Amino acid sequence: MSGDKYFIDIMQSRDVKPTAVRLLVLRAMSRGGEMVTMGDLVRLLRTVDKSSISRTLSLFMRKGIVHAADDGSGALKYNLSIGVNMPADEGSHIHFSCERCQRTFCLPAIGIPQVYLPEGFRTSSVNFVIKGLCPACSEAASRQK
Amino acid sequence: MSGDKYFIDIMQSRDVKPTAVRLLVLRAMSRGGEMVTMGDLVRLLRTVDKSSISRTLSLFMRKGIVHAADDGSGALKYNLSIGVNMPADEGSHIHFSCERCQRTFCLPAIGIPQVYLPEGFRTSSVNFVIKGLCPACSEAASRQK
DNA sequence: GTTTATGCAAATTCTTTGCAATACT
DNA sequence: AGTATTGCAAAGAATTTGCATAAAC
Repeated sequence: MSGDKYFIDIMQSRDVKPTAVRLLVLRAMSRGGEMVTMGDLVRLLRTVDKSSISRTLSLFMRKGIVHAADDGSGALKYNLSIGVNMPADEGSHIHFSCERCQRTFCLPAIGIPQVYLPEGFRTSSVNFVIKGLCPACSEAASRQK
Repeated sequence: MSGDKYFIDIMQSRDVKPTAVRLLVLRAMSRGGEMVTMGDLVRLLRTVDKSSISRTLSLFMRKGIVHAADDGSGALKYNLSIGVNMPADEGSHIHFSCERCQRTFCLPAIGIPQVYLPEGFRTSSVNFVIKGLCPACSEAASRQK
């Protein structure tokens, strides 16, 4: 469910040529619900130039292979839109950003509640990020007090 | 309800000294629901240096006088947290970002729906931005077709 | 007269782009 | 060969910081 073959299939099914760099990026992004910045990927993939990573992420975004969430940290955070951690429908979901450990997670189990906008507004996408303490940090913080 | 005296009162009630620059920033931000970037403020206030604007916004954020929303444009967008356009409770609200005219609005009438996070998560704040077409652009787009 | 705020210039951070070199088909 | 991909270096955009001057109390 997360081998190279799986990633290659994903790319091919979306008209993306499965190059070595692209496979490395997909592998590096397979960290469950935890999102990564472009900077993280540059650090994780020391053999790959940041411009290639930038272009790869941009391509993956266009093709719906990854999505991004802005958690206010200054760097966009990315995650796979498909695979183990994402429901098949790829529906939009909430992101949670921990203010203590700075990690941001996809919470795919929680859909984005329907919102009724005033007359005339048309929705195309939604960015919903909740900030606070993740379970581990919440635990650690209460122990510390 | 939006004169200088009003702004001075707001600052004083939050332990912020009402300087000339700060008053200029508050005045420039009084544009209803429409949010502004730091760059907008630099353009609007040609006599004030961007570093002063940056420090003023940072202070206003700490004191709860303004809030920011990240609409993915690359620049944070700010608006007053109090006053004509904000309900008295300053509750968090939804932001709407128009992909055509690039404007971002506060929609204070629409509260953020309650979300039930998995066990262990603790919420401290929420960033909810909906992207799409605002009424004017939605109108214009359908006319154009 | 000491503290606080401001302006200027430079630095920082994150991301993108031009272009030449390389790899693929 | 011709197209697409990658790396390198440089540019770009948004914001912040150090430090000296100027204003406020």
